[in-house]
Amino acid sequence: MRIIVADCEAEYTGRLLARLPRARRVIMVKADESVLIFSEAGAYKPLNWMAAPCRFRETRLDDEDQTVADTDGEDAAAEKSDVDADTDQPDIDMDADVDADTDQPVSILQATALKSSDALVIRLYRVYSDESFDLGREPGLVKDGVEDNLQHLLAEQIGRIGHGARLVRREFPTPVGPVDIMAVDGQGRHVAIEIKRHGGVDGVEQLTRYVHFLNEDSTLRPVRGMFAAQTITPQARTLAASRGFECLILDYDDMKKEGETDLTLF
Amino acid sequence: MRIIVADCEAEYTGRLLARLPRARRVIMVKADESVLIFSEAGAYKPLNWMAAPCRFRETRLDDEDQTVADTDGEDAAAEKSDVDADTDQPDIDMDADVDADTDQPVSILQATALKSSDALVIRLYRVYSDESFDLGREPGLVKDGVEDNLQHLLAEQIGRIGHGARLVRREFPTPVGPVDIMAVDGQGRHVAIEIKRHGGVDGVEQLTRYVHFLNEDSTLRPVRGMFAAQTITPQARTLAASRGFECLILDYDDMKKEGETDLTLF
DNA sequence: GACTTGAGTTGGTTA
DNA sequence: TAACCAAGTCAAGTC
Repeated sequence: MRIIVADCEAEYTGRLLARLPRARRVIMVKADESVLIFSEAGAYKPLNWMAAPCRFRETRLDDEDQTVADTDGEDAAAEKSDVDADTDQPDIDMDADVDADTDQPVSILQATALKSSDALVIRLYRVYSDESFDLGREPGLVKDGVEDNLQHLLAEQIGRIGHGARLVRREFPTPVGPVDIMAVDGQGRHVAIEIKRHGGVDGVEQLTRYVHFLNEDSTLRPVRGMFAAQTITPQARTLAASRGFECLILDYDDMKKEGETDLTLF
Repeated sequence: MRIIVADCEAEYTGRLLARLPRARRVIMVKADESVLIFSEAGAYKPLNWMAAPCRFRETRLDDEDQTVADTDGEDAAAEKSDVDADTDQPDIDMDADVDADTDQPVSILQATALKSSDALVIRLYRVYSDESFDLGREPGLVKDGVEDNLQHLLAEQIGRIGHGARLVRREFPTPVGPVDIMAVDGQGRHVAIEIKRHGGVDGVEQLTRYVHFLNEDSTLRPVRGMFAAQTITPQARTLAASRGFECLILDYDDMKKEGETDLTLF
């Protein structure tokens, strides 16, 4: 991971053109040669970037002889220093009085996609910091509490949709994608359940497609639709009602607790 | 913008739990106190983060007296150095032989959301670099959008939907939003066209809503639906067929070429 | 400010 | 590998 702080311009050409006027920004070059450009503004999305797989190339213009540093794929890591910072740039007097609009870039970074003509060109005018670090392998993120969890929990606690209900299967296949949960209610009718964390109209649309197709299957007909979520927007509620679907609010903490209780029974 | 390179653990609690085991990573703290955690892996999305508005708090444990550095909102920028790097950490011998699993963190970073109970806690075990930079104002990204080009091009080359077709208008209004293109085919029937770069089932749903409303207008009825995209997924194809819509694959390069040729005629 | 829609989406799972 | 779907999506535009 190389981290550069510099005054720069950037231009991305690919599916669109995206230009960044000259300003001070942070540039990250990852081990796979992908490049991200950040500013203080915005959320986690960089202003501009080049996704891997790509080729990264640097052309330095501040030496008497132009030098080209070109890291090539697998050798890139080897060329980087280990943990200790490897500061390439000497101190630069950022207060020097230089015409910001007419001076020349000291370095040009180019990242070009391997499988398309996408290109990101960054012109560096002043480099305030340029350090490389070997971060090593990322052990990975462990997540808990996403829709998948809700699905598993409701499948285990299918009684929450009504007394006497039993699970048919999760991810019940249809021609337009799998229904989150298929169950049978106390009266023996099939129930197709669409689960969302936050239920909006699109989720109701999704459920509508599923129920439509399922009701064309004479072995399943009639199929009830149920929209289950931790929160459901008023619009989704209205739409669900107009389609004849029931709504079910899921209490995640409660379900989680019950899930843990179930486990302790064995 | 503060950039920290450190061995760290992190845990996000909020809409979900997301835990990062101890590893070397890059931590960015922006001027608005939002926090991003990166590794070499992945694309531009950080492994974990806290979005603004939030409060950032640091507790240092490596001094004899615990010191708490607490930057509070508007004063945050003032406490940060100007451009020159402000390295808080002395050199650390990263090769020192320390039991990685039992030693204590040297610092704890906490970012808590102001309008929810979301919290991101980062425990730093070794700090390899810790520098702050004032990036100043971001002038902003300039995008030369090229993507509704498909819409413009198909409007100009409306014959692609069938011989004798003519354009009624782009962005034809309906109560549920504008249809990308309204046209009339060789037999005088109206054709509502939904355009996507990559056609999925949601696009077909969109088209369904439009056609449903348009067919309630006796001056337009009957309205054909057409789903046009550079690529269309099999499920979208199935759904479109079941709704009686035609699919049209758009060859962007070909359309672009024809568009340029048209221009040279004048 | 809430909602809708698209994104150079990114990321994960399954057929 | 391709397709589909969810995301702590983000971001822009509209109502």
